Amino acid sequence: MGDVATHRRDELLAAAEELFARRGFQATSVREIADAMNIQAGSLYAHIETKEDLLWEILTAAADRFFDAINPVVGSDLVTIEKLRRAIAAHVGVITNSVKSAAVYSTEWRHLTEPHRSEFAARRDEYEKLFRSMVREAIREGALGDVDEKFATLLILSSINWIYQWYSPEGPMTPEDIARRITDLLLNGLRRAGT
Amino acid sequence: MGDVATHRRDELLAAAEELFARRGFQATSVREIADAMNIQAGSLYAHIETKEDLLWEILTAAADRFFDAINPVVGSDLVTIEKLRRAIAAHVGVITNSVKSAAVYSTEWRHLTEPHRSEFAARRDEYEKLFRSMVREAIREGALGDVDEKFATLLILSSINWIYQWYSPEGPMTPEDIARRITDLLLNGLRRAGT
DNA sequence: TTGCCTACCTAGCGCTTGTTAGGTAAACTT
DNA sequence: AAGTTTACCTAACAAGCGCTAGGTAGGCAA
Repeated sequence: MGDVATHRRDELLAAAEELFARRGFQATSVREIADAMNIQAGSLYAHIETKEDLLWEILTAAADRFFDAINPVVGSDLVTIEKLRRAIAAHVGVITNSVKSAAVYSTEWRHLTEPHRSEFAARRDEYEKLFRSMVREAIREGALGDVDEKFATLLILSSINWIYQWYSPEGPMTPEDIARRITDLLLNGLRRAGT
Repeated sequence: MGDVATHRRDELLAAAEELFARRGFQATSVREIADAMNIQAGSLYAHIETKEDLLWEILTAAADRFFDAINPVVGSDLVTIEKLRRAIAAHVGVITNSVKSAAVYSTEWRHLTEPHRSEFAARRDEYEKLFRSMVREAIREGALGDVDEKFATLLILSSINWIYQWYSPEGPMTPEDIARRITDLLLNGLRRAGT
């Protein structure tokens, strides 16, 4: 498979991703994906085996980016609270770098069938565990309050995951702004200090 | 339409809601909904005009419950920060009272077609505005810090909306527990006080 | 020049979809 | 008893779905 083929396949994945993010996997037909490529539906099968291949590749590529971003943070020697800050920033960076990818990652995985679905669930759990470990450690060190570690982890992840619903590169905030603000709000709270 | 018909229609909406929450609107066929009712697909049309009717009714019923819960809080004479606390608790109460309904409310609205889709978007915006007003007021009164009101509002709503993804009536936390914890975390932050 | 490969084409195929239309048993009303 | 209504039945219908198979133009290699 040469560069042209790889390029076309990337184009195909990008078209599929955009449509899956906007309409949902099930509501998107292979004919619509082919239309976006200016080819016929039958032609897609020169690049893929099944429609689900597209979803699987989009989801595993997104998962790879999340892990690639967070692993250096987890493996660093930073104090735990700073690790947590950096991990949030890394996650936000991945989301803002590809909002559509993040949207598909959050919402379309349930359309996977076995064995892909279990594999994806295992990866997502693994990723969540990385955050949960940092939270547990930060609680143990006294950097975080006496909060339920699972609850706190879910709060953090759900707060940063909704960013794909509103972030726009054209918006006023940079990804760094967003990461800093959301980390401050999560760690320090919305309340005015001293009240 | 008598009690029996109303009962059957409620049963139909409940079956549809359960399947839409678990599989998604598009991935759920009217045959599957009919199967859940022990009737044939064609029989559904004695109760509904179209498949979308089901989604529309589920979503508008959910929106009604959110507004019914929050309007008394908004119209009360409480200080704003206490209003916000109560509004969050009211929202959490609606979610925990019907997790499936909340799931459909959060994820399936995009399968609505016009004019339902615009109507739904308008209602959701109206609801968000109620929260945003309280946040703006709390910032103005100094109860909340110098945070972006839109950002803070989105943080609050997204944090409480993910509850449908993990809450179970069989779980260890009551809805009141959850509401208190999440409000504390959002207002006071995850960080240990004094650090 | 010939043969091979690739990325597309067309033309389906078998299946599923949402929905409709005519029918009917049972319950209810007159 | 007769007529009406309701909630279901069956049997489609038309459209769209994911995918396959045979074909081909163009590019490339021998």
